[in-house]
Amino acid sequence: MHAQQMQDARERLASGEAADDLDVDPYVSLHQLCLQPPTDMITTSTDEVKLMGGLSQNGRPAELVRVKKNGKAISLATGQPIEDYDEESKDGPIRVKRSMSQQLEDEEEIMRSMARRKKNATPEELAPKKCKEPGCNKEFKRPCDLTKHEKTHSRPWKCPFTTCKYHEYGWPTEKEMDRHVNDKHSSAPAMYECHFKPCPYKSKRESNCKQHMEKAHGWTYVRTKTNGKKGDSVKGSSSAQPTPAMGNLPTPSSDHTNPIMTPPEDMMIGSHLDFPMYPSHEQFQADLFGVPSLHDDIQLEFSPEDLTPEELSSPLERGTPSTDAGQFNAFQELTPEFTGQFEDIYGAHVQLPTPPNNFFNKEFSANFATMGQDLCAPLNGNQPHFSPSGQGSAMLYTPTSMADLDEGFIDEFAVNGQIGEDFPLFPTGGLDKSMELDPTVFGTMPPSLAAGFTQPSSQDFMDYTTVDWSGDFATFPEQH
DNA sequence: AACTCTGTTGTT
DNA sequence: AACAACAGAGT
Repeated sequence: MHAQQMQDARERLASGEAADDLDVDPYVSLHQLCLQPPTDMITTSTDEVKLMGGLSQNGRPAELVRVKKNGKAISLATGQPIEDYDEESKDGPIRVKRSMSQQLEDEEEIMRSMARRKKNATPEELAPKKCKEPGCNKEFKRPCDLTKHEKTHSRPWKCPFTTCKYHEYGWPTEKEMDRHVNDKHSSAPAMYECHFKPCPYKSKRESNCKQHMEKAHGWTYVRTKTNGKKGDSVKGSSSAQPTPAMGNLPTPSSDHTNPIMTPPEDMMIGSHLDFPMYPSHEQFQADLFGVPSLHDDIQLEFSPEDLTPEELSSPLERGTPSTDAGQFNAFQELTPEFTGQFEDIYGAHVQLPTPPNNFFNKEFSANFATMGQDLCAPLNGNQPHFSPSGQGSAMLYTPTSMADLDEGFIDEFAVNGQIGEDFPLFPTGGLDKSMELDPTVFGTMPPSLAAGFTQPSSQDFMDYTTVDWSGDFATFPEQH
């Protein structure tokens, strides 16, 4: 190696540059640097050569230093004395760690710095976040509250029923849209009954039912959260009964066999819930494949609208290629239920929040509309887009878990002796093409999404091609 | 920052 | 009075 090359290598090493692009073997060069230094760097036999510093240690690139007997260190790269070479660095060839006191000091300084930053937050940072919507001057302390508020302007969640005013107007949140669909478009809306028999009051909204019981019956309920502005634990007369934790109850049933789901009386005194939480395996199969109904709690989402008015012209016409993502998402939305139920099959001990209902009941049309919306997931610049909550719930099927499936179950999905055909969640007949299965759905799954899946994929899981879906759509309700 | 629950207030 | 909308605040 030429002396100039050696010098270059030393300089580059000393400057912290990666050695792998050196035209010399970095190991050899370092070795040579130490063992065969140029004459101007020759150390005495009593000197030590050490690697010192590093970005994480002293903020500078690590460098080789020659430590003389007198305790002074000289940089091999620059030949200059190292001012901050101290006794501590002598403890080993590489200074791995700072003293605890040093670290504590640093951490304290960081905390002080953070505190200062907080304390010295710019007025802009501290200022309430103002809504930019023309004519709206609302302000919010938290950015996320502003974000939420802004949804009340954009109202991205559109009712799937084209004749519904909320098809155009939309809803700020998915929850509100779901509630609306339950209120206005469900053939068997979930209902909440007044607990004070024989009061006939019942409401589609839990909050209103609560409000009713409070106002009409002087009822007090124990909040599940303490975010009320007034003292929550004590409210109203002391004789008032505590409220069952309705929020923790299963979703009110829309099952036609039990359209009214009211917590049993014992819940009034806060007893634990003893709803059947698990469907039996047999029941699940029956529900899924035999008895027509859709699990009520399958929250198949509509999607926030980033669509053109044309795309919004019909809830079932939001197809376009965006259905790729949407379809996948629709499956995702199904998966918590399926996976949850199959957890039972697998023997996992995961409680389901709600007993399953039938799969294809009359309500299915409304639910299906949701699915359709979901199918036609919103577009962001024509890019496939997944609805907000869908993203976090990618299911994980594993070959192992698939293998564990009951044979009879598999048989249910075998079509023409085949398992593993595409999985058309939605009918193709009588529907616009948005409902059609796009073969690219899974094949071109974005890596970020595919990452959450293992094979066999969902389409291997079921095949609904034998199901006649069109009937439900033929009678798609148009209530409002 | 999203989700959730709740209280308040506007509307029907 | 009941319903609906949405903001505040905790998780």
